[in-house]
Amino acid sequence: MAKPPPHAIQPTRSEDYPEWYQQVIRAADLAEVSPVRGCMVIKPWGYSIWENMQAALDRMFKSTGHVNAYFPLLIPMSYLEKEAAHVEGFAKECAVVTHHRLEPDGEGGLRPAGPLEEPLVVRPTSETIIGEMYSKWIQSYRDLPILINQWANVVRWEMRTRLFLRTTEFLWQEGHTAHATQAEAEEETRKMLDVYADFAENWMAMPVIKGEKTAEERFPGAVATYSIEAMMQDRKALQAGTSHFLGQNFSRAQEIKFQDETGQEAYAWTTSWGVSTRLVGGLIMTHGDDDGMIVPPRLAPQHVVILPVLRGDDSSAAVMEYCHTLKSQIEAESFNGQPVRVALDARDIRGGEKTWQHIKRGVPIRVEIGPRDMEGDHCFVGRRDQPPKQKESIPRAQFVSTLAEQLQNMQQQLFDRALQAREEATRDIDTLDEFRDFFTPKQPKQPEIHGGLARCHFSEGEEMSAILKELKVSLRCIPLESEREDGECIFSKRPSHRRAIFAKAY
RNA sequence: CGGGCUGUAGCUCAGCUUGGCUAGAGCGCUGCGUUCGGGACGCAGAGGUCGUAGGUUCAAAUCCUAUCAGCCCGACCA
Repeated sequence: MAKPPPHAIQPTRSEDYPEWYQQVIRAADLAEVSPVRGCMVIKPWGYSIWENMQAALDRMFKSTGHVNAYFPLLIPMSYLEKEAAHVEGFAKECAVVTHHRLEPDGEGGLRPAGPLEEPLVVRPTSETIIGEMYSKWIQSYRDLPILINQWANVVRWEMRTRLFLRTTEFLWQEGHTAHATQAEAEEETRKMLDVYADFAENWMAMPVIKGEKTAEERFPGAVATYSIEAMMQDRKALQAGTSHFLGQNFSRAQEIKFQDETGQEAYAWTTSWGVSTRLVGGLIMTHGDDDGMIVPPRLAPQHVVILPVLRGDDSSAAVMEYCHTLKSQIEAESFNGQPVRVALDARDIRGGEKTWQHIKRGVPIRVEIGPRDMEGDHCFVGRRDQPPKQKESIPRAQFVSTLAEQLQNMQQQLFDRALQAREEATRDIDTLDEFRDFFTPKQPKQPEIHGGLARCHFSEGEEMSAILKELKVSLRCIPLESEREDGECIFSKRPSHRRAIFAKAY
């Protein structure tokens, strides 16, 4: 008999983190690469997680006064040309539609025919088409604010792709708002950043740092870009959501004008903000372990899976009946304001294999029910944030009545664990030598997990850019909650009044 | 777009240097049996015109040419 591997996922995180990531996606049945270059197929388990994210975010957007709408996938190329910085930023990664018809090529294949007068760009983001519509909708200050969100897919022709983290096509939401005053637009930008942080921490159990991006990392065309930054278990940073204050840049380019209360003509102040399926990647890398994914209860497609232990004798029918009853009892409980989501896995496959499938997918709670448990009216319970073999027999009534508590406890555990990992990998660094050391792997050929979040004094310029490029480190953000502190830039020795977060990043 | 590499079974790959029986393995899949509060084992079986097109040859997965696709390293990035 073959000895089972010590962990469900090979290699482990410490052996080869990038490969581990891919293997988790496969083992948890989240997604796979499609035949289309750079594009992924999101499988039901992965998509359900995304749907749960959507549902939670959508409620948050609506409760902050936003409504959903939908704008076209295809954007006239000339629209992108209107805002100079914006074109510059996105031109290189646009997919372009140039024809509208196919015809036989005479060799059994097809070729494009019917060239378009003006090429259409597949949206990389929708500021331009939405702005165009806003310019028609907005005439008076009474038309403002406009607070619209859209759930959509976008395409960015990236050179290198990784499932969920960077794919050619991805799913996201993009909020686009227009306001009468600068203050109101700035407030909106920050409010949505807060919504993202709230979602990341309280739903994804992923601690984040809210901060502002530097000019270099700013969204093309924005006046200010804010992001939430999370740290993954390999100590690299992941930009998990962005919120942009666009000032009047887009409204000037797109003529989004209105008459204010005094009858004066003014340009609207706009914002945009988004999160994407990248968050699923963040979830994997924040909580996953060497046995696969761990889904935080609040986002789990299933909170509980019931695994009947069937011996193939006459006890089976009774066990199944017991399981069905248990299932409805569990469904009657609520967690996080909704019925507890429970599945009964009665598939005719080996018990061990079945159990491991659910472990790899990250289902928070597994309950095994066999004749013995049934007799004693007990549940044999395993929790995904604990080792696979560590299971506990709990009286059924107690198990059911404490389920919500267990789930909440696990949600909290995951957050605490992630926060602790981040804190352990965060350092104040005040010298360039220490900075280099922090971000240089000891084994250059196959870098071990190293680095983390470095908090340093800085001053933007050539000196800093050169060193960051050399070490493949980037300035993630200037934290909003940081205290003013006098010091000097570790790269240029120029005076500095604030620390920024530096890290290697996805 | 520059540099390196790979296309053989559903997946991971061996075979190619030095052309030669019916193209192989592991995993997965199907069936039967033994097991089973646990990622099991045995036996039997299904599954491939070797990326595509041409060429050389008595003979091509293997050699040559072209072509397509993908991967890795750079510049870009939610």
